[in-house]
Amino acid sequence: MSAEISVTYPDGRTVSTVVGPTAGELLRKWNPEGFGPVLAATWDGRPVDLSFVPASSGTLAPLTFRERAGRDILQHSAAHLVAKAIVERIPNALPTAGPPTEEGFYYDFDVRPLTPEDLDAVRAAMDRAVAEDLRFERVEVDRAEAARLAGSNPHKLGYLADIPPGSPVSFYRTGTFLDLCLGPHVPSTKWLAGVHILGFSAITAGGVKDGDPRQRIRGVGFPTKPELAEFLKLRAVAEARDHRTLGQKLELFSFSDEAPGFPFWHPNGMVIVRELERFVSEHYSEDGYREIRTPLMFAKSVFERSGHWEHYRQNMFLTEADGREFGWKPMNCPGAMMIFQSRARSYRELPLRLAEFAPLHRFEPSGTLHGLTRVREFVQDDAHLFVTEEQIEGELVRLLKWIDRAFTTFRLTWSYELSKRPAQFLGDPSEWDRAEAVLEKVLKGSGIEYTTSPGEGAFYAPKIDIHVRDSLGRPWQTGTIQLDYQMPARFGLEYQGADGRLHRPVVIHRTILGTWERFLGVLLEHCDGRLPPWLSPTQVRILPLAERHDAAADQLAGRLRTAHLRVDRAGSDETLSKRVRQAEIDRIPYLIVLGDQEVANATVALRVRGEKGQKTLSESDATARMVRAVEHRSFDP
RNA sequence: GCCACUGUAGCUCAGCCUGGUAGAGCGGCUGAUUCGUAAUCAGCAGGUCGGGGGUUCAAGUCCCUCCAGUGGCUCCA
Repeated sequence: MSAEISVTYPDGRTVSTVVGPTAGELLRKWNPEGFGPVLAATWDGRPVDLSFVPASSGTLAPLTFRERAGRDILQHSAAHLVAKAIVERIPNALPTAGPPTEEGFYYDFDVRPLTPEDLDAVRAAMDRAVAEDLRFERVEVDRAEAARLAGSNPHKLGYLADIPPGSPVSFYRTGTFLDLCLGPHVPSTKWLAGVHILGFSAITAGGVKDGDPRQRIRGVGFPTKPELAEFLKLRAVAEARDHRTLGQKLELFSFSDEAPGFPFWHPNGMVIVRELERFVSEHYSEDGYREIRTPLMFAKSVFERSGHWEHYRQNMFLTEADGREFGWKPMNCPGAMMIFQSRARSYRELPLRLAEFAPLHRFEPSGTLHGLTRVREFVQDDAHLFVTEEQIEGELVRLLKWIDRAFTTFRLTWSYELSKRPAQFLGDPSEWDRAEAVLEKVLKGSGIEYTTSPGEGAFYAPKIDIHVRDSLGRPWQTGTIQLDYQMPARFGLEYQGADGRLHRPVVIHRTILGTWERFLGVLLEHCDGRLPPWLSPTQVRILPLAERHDAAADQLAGRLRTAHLRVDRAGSDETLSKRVRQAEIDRIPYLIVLGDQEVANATVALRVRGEKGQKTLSESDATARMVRAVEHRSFDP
């Protein structure tokens, strides 16, 4: 009965013990001081409950919130608590699945549409359950018993059928609530005091378009209430940074009911767009790009040739003229192909880098529109590189360098994703394999970390996508680099090689910042509207202390404009404090106060955004400082 | 596009549950104040309550519908 086993701990210590103590008891004995809240354990690397009783020799380690597996266990236990609460309120609700996610957890239910009142009731029921400190009790049963327990829930019976024969079937009991579940779980509901319901929404089963309707409750869990409070605080701060709010406050852009998804760029916003365009254009001149402009719409035949008609039409705005069908271009590639094709080309012209800043139109489903980050009309920093097979790698390496420089300028962090051949694709799989291999080789050769997404490529090419995150941590795709063998073939592109024969170029489609719209949306949230001086619509605001300083302020404004700074001048009939406050709210990088002292000494009192107080310096020193920050495109003023 | 929720002054919101024909703060305008680094005082203007339809003696308020927005789902730069 009292068989001896040996237990090995993470620090390498091994102890002998009789069979009987639980994982939790063994861990306490090993490290009585504890390591903060232990949620569960791993036994031979496999997650188990703290109530698990080791019956043979093995290794035992604690799982805390710091480990992803531990964190997931807490989230999943929280999901059980939500299910318990829902079933208590709506007895005929059928729980389906409730996994942990990147952010927290959710649980999907087959149930009538939920209401905000339901959510209040769920929150209250969860608080009660936490106060009652109910155990998560593991119940292992045989198949027949499992089928009986899952009983009235066809979804659970479905999951049961998916469990391989011979594998143990377990349920977890929390109070009166019983759920089919692999586990493990936290020991009891006391561990779930830091759980918060984020919201609910309707979804469709399996995430597919025509799936059965389900109700999803989303939440997030932390080991303690203070940690939850910290999370909620950060979240509130992030929400206050929403680019849609900032765009309105700073008068950058707006939208109208009568043009859903189409941004209106106000004067302040337009300054930023033009500066971004100038930033990119300067790089283009340095890096051998030529700029083009091609039609905003084409006859259907062009899109039939490019493949858009077959693969992208549902995302295009269509129109009709002269009895012919036209489409608004969703991408610039067809126009670029047609310019390449317009005359015979020599290998001496390659790589031919054609850039285009043209408005593109995509018919995005209404439910997907979101501020500036998902719109129906936008402009990309787009270019098409026509290259020989040998030039591909060199061009890609140049692009990766530009990405580094560009995103560093904005102090953004970004990540790479390699997207491979989708289900619907043009051309020959072997060409896709070749293109994918080249992209992979360049990424690896540059020592870049990236994720791989099979099936996520564009219909005409595999791609390297660039993602940045917004203030709520939601990732957004900005740039994309696509290696395309299809479009040149479909447009019959050719150049004459040194060998005198005709060859087909390869096309690299690339946009780096992505679209001005999405990029600016993310950037605004990133910096809370405190744009670097070179992008600020107003770079300097002059505050005359009193009316008698108005004339001097106007003259200074004129001189600063001559130095190519964007300047405005506040009126003098409000208090200085109020005008300084307004300038801070307007996120103006530089404030200059002019009073008797400054006028008398030809100095200015310069207040720099983000710095406390102000300093008095000569007008020329102040001007030089501001001009330098703007010209160097410094991130901070 | 799907589901739920929301739509009141330029902005943020109260009023809606329990129908009796609109309210605050900020902003704007006017006047006073001329001030030394995050909100000076007073007055005035501003809304056919998202559009349409219905119920009712009476609709911002209740019902239907369309549009838009928000949160998710799917999709995507």
